[in-house]
Amino acid sequence: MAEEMEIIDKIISDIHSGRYGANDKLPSENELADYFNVPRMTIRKVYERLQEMGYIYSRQGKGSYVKDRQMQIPLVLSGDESFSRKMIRLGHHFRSKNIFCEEIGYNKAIFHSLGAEETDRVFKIGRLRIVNNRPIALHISYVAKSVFDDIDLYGKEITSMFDYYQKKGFTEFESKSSVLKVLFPTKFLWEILECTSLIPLLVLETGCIDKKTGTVLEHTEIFYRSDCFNFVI
Amino acid sequence: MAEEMEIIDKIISDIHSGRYGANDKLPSENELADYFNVPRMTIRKVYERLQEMGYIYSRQGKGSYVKDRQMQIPLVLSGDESFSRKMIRLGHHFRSKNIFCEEIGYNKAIFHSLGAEETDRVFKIGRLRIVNNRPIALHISYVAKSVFDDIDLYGKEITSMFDYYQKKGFTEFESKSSVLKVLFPTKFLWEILECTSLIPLLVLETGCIDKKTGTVLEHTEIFYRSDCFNFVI
DNA sequence: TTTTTTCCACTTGGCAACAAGATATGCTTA
DNA sequence: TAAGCATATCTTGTTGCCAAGTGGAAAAAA
Repeated sequence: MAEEMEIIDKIISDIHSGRYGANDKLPSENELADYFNVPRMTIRKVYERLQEMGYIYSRQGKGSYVKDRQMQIPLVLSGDESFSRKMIRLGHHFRSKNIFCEEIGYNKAIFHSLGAEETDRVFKIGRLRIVNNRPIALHISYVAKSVFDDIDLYGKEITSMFDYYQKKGFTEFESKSSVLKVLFPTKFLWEILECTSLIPLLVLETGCIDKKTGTVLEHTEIFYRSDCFNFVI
Repeated sequence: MAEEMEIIDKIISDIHSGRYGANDKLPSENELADYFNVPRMTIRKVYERLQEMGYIYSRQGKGSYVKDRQMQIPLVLSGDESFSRKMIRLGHHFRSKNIFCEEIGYNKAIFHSLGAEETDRVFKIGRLRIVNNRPIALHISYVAKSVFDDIDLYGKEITSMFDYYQKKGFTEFESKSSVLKVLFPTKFLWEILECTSLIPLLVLETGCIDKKTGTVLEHTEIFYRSDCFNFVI
C-alpha cells in the first residue's frame, strides 16, 4: 500500500513538473511493474487511482495517457459580486442552466436557516454553472413558498436568483456567514459536473438576506469542482 | 465502475445517517457481493476505497468495521487570532510541534512573495498542529535570513512564530490575501498527519506583514485535514 | 467435568492466468 | 505493385483460485 502511494506521488509530481505533458503516453502496466519490481496489480491500482483523480485516462488495448488539465480560475469567495459577473469580467464564456426545482421534505438545518415553520413548503432550485462549456459548479438555492408564493410555478425557469429577487422588489442584499466543507461527489454530482469520482468538491454554505426588511431570502449551497478554482478569501 | 460508485454512495450515506454506527461490523465481502449481485472484486474495491477515505477499516480474517469519525472543529479562516488561541478558546487541548527547519532552494513564487533576491537564503519552518492529541494541520512558514539572521540557528526550536516575531520587536501584523486550494496528501503528509491517502487537504496560502515597516515577515502554507474542520469565512 | 488442542469454516489479501481490444506486420492474392 | 486479410503481439480489463489470518466448535486429553 505504501509502495503504491510512493509511485502515485512520483507520477503526479512528474505530471505537475511537465515530465509528462498532456496526452503523452505513460509506460504500459507491465513496463512500470518491471521498472519498480512490483506485481502488475500494484501498477493497475496506481493507474486506476490516477484515472479517478482525473490525471490520466486508459484505453483497453492502447495504453494510458495524461489528461490535459484545465485552467484554474481564481474565485473570490467573499464579496457581493455575482458568480456570472465574476466569470464574465475574467473573460470567460458563461452560462447557467436550471436543472431542477422541487419541493423538499422537512430538514431542520435548512428550515431553521430560512426561519421557516415545519409546515411551510420549501423548494430547492438547482442551477448548473457552465464556464467555457464546462460545468464547474452546482448552485442550489432553498427558498420558502411563504416568501415567494409563485416559486413552484416559475422555479424551473429561473437561471438567476438575482434577477428573480429584483423582479420581486428586493434590491439590496446581505450574505449570511459562510461555511466551507470539502466532500467527494456522489454519483449524481460527478455525472452532472462531468468529473471523476475523486475530484473533491468544495461546498460553500451560506444564505441571502434582504437588507431593507431583514427577510431571509434563501439558504444556499454551492458545490465547486476543486480542480477548477483557486479560491481567494 | 458506475455500479461501484452507487454502492459506495449508499454505504457512505448509511454511515452518515447512523444506519451503521462506530465500530459496527459491515457485511462480509461475499455477503455484499451476493446481495448486490456483483463479483466480489467490486465489493473489494468499494471497501478499499472506503478505507482510504477514512470511513472504515478492515482486518484480515475478521471483517470490515466502521471507523468512529472525529469531531469537526469550526475554524474561522479570516481574522487575526492565532490558531492556538482559537483552539484553546474552543476548549480543545492544543500543542504545536516543530518538525523541521531547513533551507530551501530558489523558488520563484515563494521568493517573490517574500520580496527576496535569488541569492538570498530562505528557510522553511514546519510545525505540526496537534489538537486533542491528533495532528490535524501542518503549518509551514517561509522566512528570509535577510530579515531574521538567526533563523538557521534557532529555527528548529520555534513552535510559535508569533512569539518569535515579538521577541524580534514586531508587534502588529497584517495578513496578505489568502488563496485556498484542495489537494491530496503526499505520502509524507498523510504519514505525519496520521490520515489516509484520500483525505483531501485544504491548503491556505497567505503571508504575514509587519504593520509598521511593511516588511514581509513570512510566506505561509497551512495544510488542514479537511475531515477535521468546518471552515468559516 | 475441565482444560487443552486440533481442526474447520469464514474472513480479507494477493496473484496469476485468461479475456478482450487495438495495432502493426507479414502473407496472400489480384 | 497494391490491396486485403490473417495473425502475432502488445495493450488494458476481468475473473477465479489460493494464501493468510481469525475465531469458534469439536475433539482429545487430563
